[in-house]
Amino acid sequence: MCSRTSPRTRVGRPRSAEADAAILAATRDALVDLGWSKLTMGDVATRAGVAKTTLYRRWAGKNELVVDAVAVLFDELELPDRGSLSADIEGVVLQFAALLERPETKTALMAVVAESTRDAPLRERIRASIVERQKHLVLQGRRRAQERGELPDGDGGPAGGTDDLIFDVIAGAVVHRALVSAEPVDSAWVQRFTALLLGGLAAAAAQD
Amino acid sequence: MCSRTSPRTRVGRPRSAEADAAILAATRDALVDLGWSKLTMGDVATRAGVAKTTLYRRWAGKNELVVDAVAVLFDELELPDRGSLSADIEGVVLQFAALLERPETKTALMAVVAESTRDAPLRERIRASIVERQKHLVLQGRRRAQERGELPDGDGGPAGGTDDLIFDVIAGAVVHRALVSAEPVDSAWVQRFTALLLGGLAAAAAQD
Amino acid sequence: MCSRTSPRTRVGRPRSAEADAAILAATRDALVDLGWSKLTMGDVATRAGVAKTTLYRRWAGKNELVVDAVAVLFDELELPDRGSLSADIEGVVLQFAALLERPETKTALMAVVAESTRDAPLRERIRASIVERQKHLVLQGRRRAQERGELPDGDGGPAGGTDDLIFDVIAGAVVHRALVSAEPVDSAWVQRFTALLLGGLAAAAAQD
Amino acid sequence: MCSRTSPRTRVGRPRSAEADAAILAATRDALVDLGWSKLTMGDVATRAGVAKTTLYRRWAGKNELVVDAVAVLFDELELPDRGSLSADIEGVVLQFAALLERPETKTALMAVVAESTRDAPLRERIRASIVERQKHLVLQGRRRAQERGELPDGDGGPAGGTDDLIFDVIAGAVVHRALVSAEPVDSAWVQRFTALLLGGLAAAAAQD
DNA sequence: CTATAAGCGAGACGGTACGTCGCGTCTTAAT
DNA sequence: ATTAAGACGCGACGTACCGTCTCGCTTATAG
Repeated sequence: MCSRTSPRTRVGRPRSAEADAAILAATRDALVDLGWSKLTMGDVATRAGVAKTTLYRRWAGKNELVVDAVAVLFDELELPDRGSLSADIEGVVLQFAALLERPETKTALMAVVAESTRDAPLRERIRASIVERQKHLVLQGRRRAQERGELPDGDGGPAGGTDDLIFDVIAGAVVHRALVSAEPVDSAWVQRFTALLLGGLAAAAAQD
Repeated sequence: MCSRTSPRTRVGRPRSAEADAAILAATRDALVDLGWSKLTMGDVATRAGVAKTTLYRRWAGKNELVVDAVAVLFDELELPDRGSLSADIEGVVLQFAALLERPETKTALMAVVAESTRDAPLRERIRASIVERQKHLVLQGRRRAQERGELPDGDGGPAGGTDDLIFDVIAGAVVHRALVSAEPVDSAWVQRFTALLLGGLAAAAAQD
Repeated sequence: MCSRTSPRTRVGRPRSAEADAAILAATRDALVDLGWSKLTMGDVATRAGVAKTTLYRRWAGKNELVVDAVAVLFDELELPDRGSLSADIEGVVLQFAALLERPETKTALMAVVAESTRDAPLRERIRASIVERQKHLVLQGRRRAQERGELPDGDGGPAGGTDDLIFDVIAGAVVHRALVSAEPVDSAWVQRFTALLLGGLAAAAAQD
Repeated sequence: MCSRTSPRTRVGRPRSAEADAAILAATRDALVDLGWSKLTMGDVATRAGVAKTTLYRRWAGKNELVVDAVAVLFDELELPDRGSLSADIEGVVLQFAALLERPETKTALMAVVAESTRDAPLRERIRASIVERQKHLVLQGRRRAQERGELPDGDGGPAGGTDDLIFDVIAGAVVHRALVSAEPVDSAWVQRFTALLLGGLAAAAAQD
């Protein structure tokens, strides 16, 4: 009697790992060249040197494919340690803004979020592979500031609500500035935004 | 020789005004039933009891049609006078959140913004018919607060930049909360958000 | 009150008659070049300078299209008047054989009949547009022979059964010789076949 | 150094003989259930409990497979000895008709013949495994009739042509009746057909 | 009162992309 | 070497929308 760790011995030809990478890269290329709405599955397949069926064997459709293709870009984001909370925030916001300015992100991000309003599994996929990654930065920043003594202990509210609030404010403001107002997220704007945010946080802390 | 003061007296059968209204209403219905991505021009035409050619005579495509159909909903937004800046902000944010929760808005708004990242005329159309309408509320709120003495005179910064900042923060945070985080924008959240914002504004004013 | 002959006033753009002709001609071309099994709807559409949808708007599929494309070739068949029943039969059989030797007919005819064994509407379509056309020649030939006194009056059997029998024998033998045995239907074979057939008919007439 | 009389002693795992039988049976089942055009190699493999590669190792494609699957059915045909040529013919024609009425034969026979018009190897395969088997019955019947004195000696014509003619007439007429005219090949029809044929043969013999 | 012009519903048209299916080949591990 | 399993590149399928184009008809203004 043998013990099997995997549910069943894998049988048949395994899926090509190269194909996965080629497809995701081709998807990002196509986003740059064509934008979300003109991107087609057939074109991505051609660019990746792969058959259309291979795409559909791995992803349910354009939405899922694009989420995965864009998600890896968010791995680049990390919280720099610049010595103060305000400098840390400014650093990460500029990174986030740079990401949003990239043509593949700019055209894809709002589109998949728009689709996700009517597609719960897609919404969950976005949350898991993109939103959580960003939210983690907020937690990390708050903890580091608490270690420095810049912020009082605790998460600042019931049910971790302040972290969520901060996250929506930061991500929302930057996205709105970049994509809706279509104005540059430069360091001048980021400094004024950070000052506003930290001022608000300090006032809220004082009030308690 | 004829004198024509108007660009030209239109000759031929005039366009039906009823058709316009019916088409926009049908578009909103279709958005509710189908969502942005499944909405088709042919279906809108059928719902409106109109030929497809009639749609294309008036709008260049789906994007433009949907922007117009959704824009009128933003007429409902107005700044209530509740006696204090914080109460005014809470009121208008709740209105805005209610609008975002409507299925036609929820599915359409981010989608057309996403499209607009690669379509300058569309971006301008959205700015003129939706964004400006919202931004006006910020100006109005700031002036009213200044009349009350809650805020110092001036627009609070160089090149009117603070109004823009405030606008991106408010609109961005609410949209992000509602559509990305997919959490309810209820009055508890709005109060905490408003407190944060006003705290930040006060700190910024004190700093100058 | 007006009387309308057509069920309803035709409304909308009428179907292009040129397209019909171009499609049927393209289908015959494709049969010659590719044969039945390699013929594709897309290729026919391209050859005809027409969209694939235009094909599907008029025909349910490849089978129906090919039947119509081939059927017109059977219009060429006619019973020559060569003065005697045997000469008439030899003439029409040679015509039929020549038709079966044409590449478009050779590859298509058995294929659609094979399909028709599991598709009653297709079988009816073939019967109406091809089989009846051929059967008519048998009737015509029998009547002409009766006028000449070469055959006794009557159709030679109950329920017109002899006409049917003769038809199956002639058409079946020629098709089998040409397509299954794949031997030439030349005038030597036709003379021997006709002699056999007329001998059999005479014997049958004598027996009654 | 080894001596090898056979082409080569096969090395490695030998092919499964059971698989061959299972595949041919599965092919006939699939023909009954789906018909020629909807039969697929993958489905046959599944029905046979066999991998697709096993099919392709033995047959070049669908055509060859189906010919082999149907060919064995023709082994059932044999010339009964009913004491007279006419009775023998009637017997064998009824057998042949019964075979053509079977769903697997009905849907497959004309289809592979149609394919064979553009595929010489396939045509040869059909000739060898199906057509010759039938033609043999004609020879056998003619010889038996000659032994009985019902027919004069010789094959009745130059280059054995009469056997071929008789074969095309019998097989062609029955196939046409069954598949094109789609009328039953019952004993009444067979008697009239046989009378016609034998009358023709007698006339031809008298003429010489 | 007629001519001209534009709007309109209907629906056919040339296209493009879709997502699926079957083909025949290949790569695994197991026999 | 053969087998079952199943991924792969390929090509055709039949459908859905796109945005444009005829049609016959209606509804205006201009002469």
